[in-house]
Amino acid sequence: MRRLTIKDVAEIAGVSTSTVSRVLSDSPLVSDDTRKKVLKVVRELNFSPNVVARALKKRESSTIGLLVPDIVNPYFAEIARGVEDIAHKSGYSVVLCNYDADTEKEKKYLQVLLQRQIDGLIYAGSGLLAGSIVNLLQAGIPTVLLDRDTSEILDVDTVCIDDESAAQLAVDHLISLGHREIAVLSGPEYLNSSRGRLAGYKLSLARSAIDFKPELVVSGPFTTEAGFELVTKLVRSGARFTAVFAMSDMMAIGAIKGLQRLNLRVPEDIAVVGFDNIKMSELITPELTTVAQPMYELGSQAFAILKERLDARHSERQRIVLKTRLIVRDSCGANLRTDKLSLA
Amino acid sequence: MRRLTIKDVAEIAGVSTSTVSRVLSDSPLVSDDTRKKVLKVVRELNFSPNVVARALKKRESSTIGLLVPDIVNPYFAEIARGVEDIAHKSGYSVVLCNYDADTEKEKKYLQVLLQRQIDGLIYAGSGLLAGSIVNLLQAGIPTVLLDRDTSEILDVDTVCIDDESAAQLAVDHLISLGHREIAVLSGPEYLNSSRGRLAGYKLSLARSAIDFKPELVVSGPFTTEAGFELVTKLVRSGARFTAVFAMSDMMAIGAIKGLQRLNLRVPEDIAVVGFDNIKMSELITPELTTVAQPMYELGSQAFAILKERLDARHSERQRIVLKTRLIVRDSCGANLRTDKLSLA
DNA sequence: CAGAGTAGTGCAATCGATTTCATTCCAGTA
DNA sequence: TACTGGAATGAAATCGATTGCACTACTCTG
Repeated sequence: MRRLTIKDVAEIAGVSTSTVSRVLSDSPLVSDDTRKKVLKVVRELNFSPNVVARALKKRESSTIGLLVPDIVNPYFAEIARGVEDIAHKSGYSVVLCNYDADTEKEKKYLQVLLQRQIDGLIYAGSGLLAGSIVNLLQAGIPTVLLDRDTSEILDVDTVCIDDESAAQLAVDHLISLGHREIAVLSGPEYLNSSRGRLAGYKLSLARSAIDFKPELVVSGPFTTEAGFELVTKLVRSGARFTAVFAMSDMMAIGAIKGLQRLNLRVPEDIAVVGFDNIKMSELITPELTTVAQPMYELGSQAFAILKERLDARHSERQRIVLKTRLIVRDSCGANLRTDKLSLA
Repeated sequence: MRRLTIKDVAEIAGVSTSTVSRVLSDSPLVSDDTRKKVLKVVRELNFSPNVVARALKKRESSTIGLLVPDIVNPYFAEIARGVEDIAHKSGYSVVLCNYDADTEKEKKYLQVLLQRQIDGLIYAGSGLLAGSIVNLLQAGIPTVLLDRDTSEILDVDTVCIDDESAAQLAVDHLISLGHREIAVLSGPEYLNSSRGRLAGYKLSLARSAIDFKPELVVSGPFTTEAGFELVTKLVRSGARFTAVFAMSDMMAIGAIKGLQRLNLRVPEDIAVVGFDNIKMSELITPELTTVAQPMYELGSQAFAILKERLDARHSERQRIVLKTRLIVRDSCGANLRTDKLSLA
């Protein structure tokens, strides 16, 4: 039950292992006759070469690491799918790592990935990274960040969205529906994306000459629980607002739950916009109006530019910004209005 | 920028590579003095050994393959998380494969995994497998199936739930609430789990002396779209029923959408039970009553028994059946009733 | 004190591929 | 005819670890 090696193939085909290796890697340095002869044996034996041995010799493992906070989070699941699909098509395997936004875990995973001689890394963002990632870059492992990288020191490829203008899509929509008191459920403050989205929010307000009220901005993790609690606290605090801009769909969904629990109707009493457009957003009631992020493309693009790096086709730093768009559904009442209008 | 090898460590520490290797693998065949000396150098150089070389020599890659239909499906995402967590703790890396229940893709992935010399495989189930999996088993790769395996020919470890009794949990609940016309939204008919759950349904009916009506059973994929369409068709067909047993939460959620679209209230007009207890189930309105599957444990147990295989601690086939339980929320009206009672 | 046993160490072969370099063979050219 | 150059092939070194075997230097025993 020993696994076959190119040596076995070589013997049967009556050639050397060098030749078999050349055939298997499509080298032009083989005559057609020999090539056919070898391929015949390969097929008959159903032989497939040992990738580990190849990796050792070539110092390329055709493996990449994918670090995500948590694959259970549908946002990262879609990204992962995008990465894996394209990676597989290009002959790469992806090692999945859930680091839970935990610096210790992150360090441990990075170490393991290094030992495994991964060719590259895709890092989906807790935004905490700086520390450990730097080691990787020093070790010369091509890395792509799925997040805007603000530090100009860190010379790394990135794929991201334009958080600022994406947020404006959401806020402008609310404003166009007549809202002027718009609460914000922000993600963690240390995240670039939270900051960018908040900046977009302020910009939209300013353009419509609405005062920015800091007391309407609260922040927490991108979870339903946080959405629920933040909105509840906000209402109980007596803050006045007619709409909520949540920086993730999970938060928005939690917020809607919270509002309903307080006997406030969405969208009649309070409008809610989300962010991400995860599948769940169109399954809840009311269906969520949200800013769609192209998660799958975020992942597939990340792999694509990583691949370019690996093939040494690009040496300058690349930064790709993908488009977002507003998906109007029911949670802001936009459709209600048009209904009314069409009745009038 | 060359990566360090044990040879470098050996030279600096003034010992042979054998000794360094022994120290790194905790062999007792090294004196305390030497061990300390070597470890000091290892630490100073921040050296970590090349896992690829080790894999080649030891013929163990400390890597496992994880085949799931689609990581975006929250059911499989949780399983994957369970697998990865425990695998990582045991020093294994997991290669993620999304095969989309597509036999061709499956074959391709299996081939790649074999080439990569994976130590084991966890196969989460489309139920179609038989074909390609057999090759793996023949190749001697330890495999764990996340599904009941009915074929007694296939001698493979499995982790699963008891679909039959799990379904009874759901159906009995509906019956106890007075329902006697219970429609079934079944998963694909070729799946063991669909069959098992249907058997449970029939058993529950029989025990309450309710006639089984085949026209109340419809089937399709485990998706919201299918749930939506199947229930819509069922209602339009004029079938009479007061409750729906959906074999997955996604279907149940789709069904609720469909019923609401038809102006039927859930649970007042029609009760709905789901299956799985994915996170989303408590986020929709009404909150879904469902049979909880321990997805994370399914995954972690799968790795656990795979590990036992790898350590050669178990040679007999293992089959683990995990417990399910009913989670009563709002979609069946059970809470409505108690509310009324407490008012009376 | 001789001989046996054992702990600690190193040499060298090995895992299964890739690749450099040398070699052979033959066509083309002067 | 002799020589050059290119195409096709193989021998052998190599990637970075592990490990069987040989060897040394002790300790222990009778």
